Amino acid sequence: MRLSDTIESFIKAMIQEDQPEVELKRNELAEYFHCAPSQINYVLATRFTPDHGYVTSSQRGGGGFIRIVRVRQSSGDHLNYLLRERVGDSLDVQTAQVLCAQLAERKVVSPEEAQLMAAAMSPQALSAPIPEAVKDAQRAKIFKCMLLTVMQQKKTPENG
Amino acid sequence: MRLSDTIESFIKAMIQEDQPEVELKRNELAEYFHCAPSQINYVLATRFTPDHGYVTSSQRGGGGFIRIVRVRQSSGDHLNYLLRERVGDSLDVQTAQVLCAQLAERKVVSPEEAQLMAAAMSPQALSAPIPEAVKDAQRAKIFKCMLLTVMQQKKTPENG
DNA sequence: AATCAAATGGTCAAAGAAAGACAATTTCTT
DNA sequence: AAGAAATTGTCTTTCTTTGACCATTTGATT
Repeated sequence: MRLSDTIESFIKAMIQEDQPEVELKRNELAEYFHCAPSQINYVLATRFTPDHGYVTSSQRGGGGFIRIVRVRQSSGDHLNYLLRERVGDSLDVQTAQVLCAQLAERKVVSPEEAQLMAAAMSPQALSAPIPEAVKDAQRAKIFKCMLLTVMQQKKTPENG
Repeated sequence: MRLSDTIESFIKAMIQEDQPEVELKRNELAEYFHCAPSQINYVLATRFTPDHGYVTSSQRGGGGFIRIVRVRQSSGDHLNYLLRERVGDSLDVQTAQVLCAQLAERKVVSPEEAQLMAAAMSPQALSAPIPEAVKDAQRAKIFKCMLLTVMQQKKTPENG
């Protein structure tokens, strides 16, 4: 397992135990894991973004810190956020995967559904002749259609 | 510790135990370490080169393998090789460091001497105004002078 | 207050590591 | 002899890690 993964797990473990919020010292953490302080920033930037369900903030200077908060939202709110704000007219593969995983993580959809969604936007699904920019636009459309469907399913469970 | 380091240790352990020679299956090793097969090539390319005291060979196709042999040489032969063949008119920092480490590893010089030599060719020793190409040329000259000195010391131990 | 040093975290670019796609060989079947 | 299967090799791209340098905040000294 890579160091970044280890640090990620470590931070997530901290969050699970207590509140959905932790504060940490960048230098301390870096020293603990015998790595460069900027490594911590890297982990935050790649695994604790809003897309991953976290918001971070920090303070420099003496007594400085980094705060990580896990964001909670109702399924509906989350879907709305994605549809109205997050997904625009373009969506790259990586982000699409993260967003799908997040939908499952937040139990907005089942793991199977999340995988289906990811598959629909995979490189294979949008292959060959179209240029990259067009693919991203296409992906955004597909995702929004699926999000809309999920929203409707929530309103209309099979039992009527 | 990084995967590459782990694989390096693993291979070296194999060599230590038995003969100064091992044969391995690239795919098996890769599977064992849960990595891409090309990762094995990377480890070989960065840690099992002649500069590191190893020679590798391989065979493709069914029953293919990768063979790694640790090279043994007398101090004199090694010095001669470096002086006459290995070091040409140019030597970059990284290679210089590897070569010095190897001299200590093979007990041609003491660890302290190896460090001295490395220091003489360090980025700090050859700093600022000269362009990179010139530095490398300079480094080659310095190294060869030191190698020559080591050779003479071997011939003329302090006891006369 | 004003200044300056110390303590933090942030950014960016370069080096190192890992994965993946595709090519080259070699052996084995038929 | 031909083609499939089994291996390793190369090259490109992406992900990690480090390091040098910057920005901000606190606190001590004047």
